[in-house]
Amino acid sequence: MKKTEQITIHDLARALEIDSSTVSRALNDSPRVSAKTKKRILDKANELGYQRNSLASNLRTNKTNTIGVIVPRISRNFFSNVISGIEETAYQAGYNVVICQSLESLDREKKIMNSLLSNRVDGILISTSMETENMDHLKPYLNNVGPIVFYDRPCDFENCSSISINDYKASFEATEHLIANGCKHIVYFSGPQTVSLYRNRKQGYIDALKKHDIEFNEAYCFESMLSEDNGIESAKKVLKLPVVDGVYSANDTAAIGAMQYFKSKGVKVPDDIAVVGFNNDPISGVIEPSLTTINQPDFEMGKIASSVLLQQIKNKDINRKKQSAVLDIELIKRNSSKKM
Amino acid sequence: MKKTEQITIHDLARALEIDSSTVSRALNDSPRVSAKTKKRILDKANELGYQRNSLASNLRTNKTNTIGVIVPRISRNFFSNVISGIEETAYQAGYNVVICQSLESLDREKKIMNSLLSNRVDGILISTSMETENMDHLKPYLNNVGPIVFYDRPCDFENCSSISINDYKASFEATEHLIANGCKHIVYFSGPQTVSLYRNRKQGYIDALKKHDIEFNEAYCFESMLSEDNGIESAKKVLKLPVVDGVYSANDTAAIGAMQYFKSKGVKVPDDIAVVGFNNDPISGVIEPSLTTINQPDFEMGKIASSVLLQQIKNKDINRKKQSAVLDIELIKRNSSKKM
DNA sequence: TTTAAAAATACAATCGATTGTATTTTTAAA
DNA sequence: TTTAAAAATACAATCGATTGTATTTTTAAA
Repeated sequence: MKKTEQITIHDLARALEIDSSTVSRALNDSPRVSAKTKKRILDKANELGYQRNSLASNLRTNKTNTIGVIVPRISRNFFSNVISGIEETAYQAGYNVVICQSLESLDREKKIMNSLLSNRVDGILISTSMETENMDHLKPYLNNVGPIVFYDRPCDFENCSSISINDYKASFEATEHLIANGCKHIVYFSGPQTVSLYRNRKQGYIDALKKHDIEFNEAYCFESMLSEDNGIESAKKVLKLPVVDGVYSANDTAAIGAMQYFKSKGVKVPDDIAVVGFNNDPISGVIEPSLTTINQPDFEMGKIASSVLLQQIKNKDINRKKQSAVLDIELIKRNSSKKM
Repeated sequence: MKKTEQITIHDLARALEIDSSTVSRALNDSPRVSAKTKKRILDKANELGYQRNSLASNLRTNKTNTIGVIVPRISRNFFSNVISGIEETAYQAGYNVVICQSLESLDREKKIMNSLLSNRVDGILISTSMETENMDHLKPYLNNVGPIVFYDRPCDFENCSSISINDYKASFEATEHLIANGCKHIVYFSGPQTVSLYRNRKQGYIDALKKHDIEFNEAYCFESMLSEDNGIESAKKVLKLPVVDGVYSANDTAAIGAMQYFKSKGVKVPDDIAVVGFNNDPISGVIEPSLTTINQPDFEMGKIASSVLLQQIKNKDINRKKQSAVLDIELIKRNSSKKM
């Protein structure tokens, strides 16, 4: 195996004694080249093993046909489904997708933004990290290159669109469901309040309590990154509180950590403590008792976010309009919240 | 927000009345530029909001500082851990990582190869799709651009390295474990035999049976893509067989589908049928009974694959030597295989 | 102060495509 | 057959960097 010299359009042009501009047009199937010449060029390209160099093309056209996706963590089921939706729409439109994970780190998010900027991707879809408080690091890209659309974790920034669910309402429903099942002392596992999504979920919880005349108690809210270990930690704290008959967690991962801990301590779910999660991870249907949770239209969210972004890329209006969308969720009632 | 004109090194050069080559060298911190000039240039770059264009740079240097990773499915825990390992090593070495999922489709794998080739990534890490039977679609990249390293699903192709586990041995151990727990009629859930990894796993199963004087029966092997639904399908077939006291599945996903089905039919795991999976997915520790499985050093596999690839990228030897590695696995004994 | 060596900077070509304009060739109407 | 219009092709500049070589400036030894 030896590394051959790269064949360029100029090599093809020379071999056929025609101009490289004609070769370029032929390879792009331009109507300005005759069918006969196109065939000669294509044949020669195959013969010599020509491989187009997108770097050169992208540089010249100032277009990469690529969108960047920044995701906190690809291993989360919710996010991998969103990505599938994004890819489906993007590939159909002839775009490549570059997936980057921030691992919930602002520092990595900044580095990723930098790399996507210097590589001039045509647009970016982002669900910001839990550490991200302001969006200054998005400005250089937004001002110099292309549109950004937020998904999952919405954000009111410049005139960027957000595709998300109504976290407030979902949270309200989840909490009300626990109350309807007889819970009066509900602990809430919250995500970082830097993220608006988690602020909204918390407010939904608070307002649902309020509606049913249950006093809100900050001591019943545990804020964490919602990992499984965080869930275990929070569960320990729960068992130290005087009376708790319900736990509502802002994601399934932490809910499942807690359930495992409760199980190990002989605390019965749902009879002693009912549990509701968020995200409908596959694991939520397998754990015993099965976990009541909120299902989000993840795949659809990806598709919509992607198509809004592509629209904004095509339509190079300097003043992009917001095209935000709020998708519907569904409360999946399972056994972890069914008292008696 | 208005899209400003892109600032280039030529704009900086003009503004400072120096040559663009000096600007370029300054931005790359070349020793050929005086400290004073460097500072002037950097200040001006900040002032004008200069953003380097990697397309131009990569085109000129014929180097992208990017590696491509082709993964069958990012949502599988095993693969997302491998990716984390890859990213860790690559980022430390100053490389970007482009993640692409084939979704086990050869067609998509080909398209991805094409895109990575035309974008001239410096090297590729690949776990081939279940549909991939021959590697012809890897040749253009290998011949014209850079090295390819296989991970997870090894392959003897040209002089590409493979980083994998000893699937034969792992499978042998898993099967022997079931036998040690009293199983005599073990069904095997296999992946597609197009993939050498699944061929090796099957052989490990067969040889373990042989060693313990259990007759191998092809009718006890169900081949599928090993999705959860495939697991359920296979479980249905298992219950139609005369005597089965053990199931060994080539991945956890299918094993869990089967366990859920057994549960719904009142078949007790492990007492009626013991189950062993493969991959140590998080869900395997949560399901009841907890699932005995094979743990692979996924994160480490990613790190090693990545570092082997980076070495081969640096060392542009035309004749790359194989630097394959076989990593150790661990049988995680849990409750799904503990008879009595 | 002169001058050779070293340091700093400028010149010019280049990476591999694309594209507006100019020129040549072909077509078809007169 | 002539000729204007249409089709096909060629010319030349360009995208934004990098880099080998040439030139200028600075440094320091004589």
